[in-house]
Amino acid sequence: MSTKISLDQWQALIAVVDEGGYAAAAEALGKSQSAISYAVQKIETELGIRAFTLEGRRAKLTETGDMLYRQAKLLLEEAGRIENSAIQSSHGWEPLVRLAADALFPRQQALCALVTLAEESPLTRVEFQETVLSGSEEALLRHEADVVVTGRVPPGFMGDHLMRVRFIAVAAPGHPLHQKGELSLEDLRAHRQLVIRDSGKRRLDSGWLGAEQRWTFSYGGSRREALLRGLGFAWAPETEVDGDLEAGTLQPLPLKEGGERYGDLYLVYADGQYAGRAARFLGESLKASCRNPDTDH
Amino acid sequence: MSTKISLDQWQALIAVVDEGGYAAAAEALGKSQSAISYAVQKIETELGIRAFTLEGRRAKLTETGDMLYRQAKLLLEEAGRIENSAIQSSHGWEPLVRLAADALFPRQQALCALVTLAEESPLTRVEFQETVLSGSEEALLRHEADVVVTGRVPPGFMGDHLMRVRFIAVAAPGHPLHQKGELSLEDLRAHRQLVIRDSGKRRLDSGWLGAEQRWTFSYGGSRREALLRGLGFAWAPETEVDGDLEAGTLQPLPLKEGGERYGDLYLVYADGQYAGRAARFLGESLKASCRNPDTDH
DNA sequence: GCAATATCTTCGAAATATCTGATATGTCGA
DNA sequence: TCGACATATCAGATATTTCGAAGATATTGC
Repeated sequence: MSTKISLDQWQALIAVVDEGGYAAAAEALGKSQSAISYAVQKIETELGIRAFTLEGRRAKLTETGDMLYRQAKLLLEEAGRIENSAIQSSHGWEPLVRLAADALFPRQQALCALVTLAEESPLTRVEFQETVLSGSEEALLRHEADVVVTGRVPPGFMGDHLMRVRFIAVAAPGHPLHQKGELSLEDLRAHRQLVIRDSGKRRLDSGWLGAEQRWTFSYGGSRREALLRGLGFAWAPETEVDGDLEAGTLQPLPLKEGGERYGDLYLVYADGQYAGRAARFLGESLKASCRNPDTDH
Repeated sequence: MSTKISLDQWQALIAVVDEGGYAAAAEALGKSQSAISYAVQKIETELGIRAFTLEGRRAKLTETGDMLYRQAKLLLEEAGRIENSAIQSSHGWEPLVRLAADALFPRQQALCALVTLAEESPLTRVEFQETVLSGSEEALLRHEADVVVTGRVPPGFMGDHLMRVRFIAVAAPGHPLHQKGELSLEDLRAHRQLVIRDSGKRRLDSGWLGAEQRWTFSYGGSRREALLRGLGFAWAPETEVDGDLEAGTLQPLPLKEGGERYGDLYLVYADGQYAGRAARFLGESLKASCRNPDTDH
């Protein structure tokens, strides 16, 4: 393994890009300008490439430089994370836990677990990100969360099964599908389906067997609104619509077969066995809340 | 961002663990023993933790130390990779391209593309890894390949659609399923299904709707063998069994409905837009071979 | 077109961090 | 208790990084 370039040198390169120049970078890092110049040159000569070209009196990133910049930035973040996690591991509760939970996971339970954590460790801050489809997976891969509730466990991570979510096909009582008696899956295809848009950067179309027409909604109340107005039908998680089912404002579609679908949710720690104390505690609380979901707060 | 610890210091820690002691680490890194001691102590004081405890006259990793060790090892690898990719980017063709292709992808086409690459850049070495199910995804996430043909594109990566693979349900002519006339999917459940085992570290059961009994095979000829002997049925990619279908040693099951399934394969560059010249060339060759699959070599 | 300004480079000297070699401290086994 | 072994510590040597000032080059304003 080579590692001719030190972290400080990478940091210099990054600062030059972020601050928009050698002088500004020097300021930001609290060093002299020539130190920056020296560090960047060292990278260039060691690797035999040019990271910047002088465009007029301004330094401009080359293609290669841009590549290095992005990768080095990740490298530094990673390095910082390692140091932090080390410090945390010795101090008991970490100061921040980031939870990313798929929107399918009942909010009630997530909040309940967070409350439990707050009682145990009041000084630990919490960031709660609600995600859709691949969003939770992405949070995991980018290390943007410490505890993740996701429908898919990426390879290389350990997932604990949390719960099974039941989806039912629903539509407003006045929707034409409710006039036809027993329905087959074929009947659904002819109608407009309301689906949730992926919150990941990369938009994956959710895999539900394709209706001809589909409208997509970002997560939030908007899809429910559209359902209530009879704009289409949807496969919705049971917990999301049980209020409306009781109230009668939505009704399950009378499907002959395949009237239910299931999805599974898993609990994953981003740091695996090295998850911090608070992360672990939160994870256990989530699992507990799934074992006996009655004990609401 | 902190980064109080330099890469060299992490390297010292790693060497101590790998070589089994400060003295051995010093030897391995070509430095004096006190330099190692100094570096490790610096880590410990900067982070306020203990990485090693003296157990008798031997240094032993603490829990925290173990965590640091593993993470630091990844960090160093990452750093090395960045430097290499930089060097490569300036030298035209990179010396090595690693291709990970799902076994569903026709070998013919992969080899054909590799041959094209070899003609263009004879000095570029190739590593070809055949993967199953999540294996290709894992190769991507762990950065164990530069060009990947996978059935699933992890969030955050850009995938180019390469081809659609048709699966058909097949069994040997003598298999009981062939005696029953038209079959429903229900009929299949009662019979033994032969599936391919995931090559990823984490074993995911492939998602095919569950038969009651399933036997799993690692990739290779073994499943075909079992099929030929009438040990069960399988969903097999068309290209894998067309020889046997022509020869009559396997026959498609006469399913009333759902007699075909489809999977899609995507081309992904691990380094996105910064893929090297050879990686890009290989990717383009793969795409070309999918556009006109006739021009075999 | 010319001076003033902004920006990066270069260079020798100074500051700092790291390394070496010798020695100290502590453990294990006989 | 002694000798072999393993890490810790210390003082001086070495290497690297940094600084400040002067130099080079392009932009700006007049």
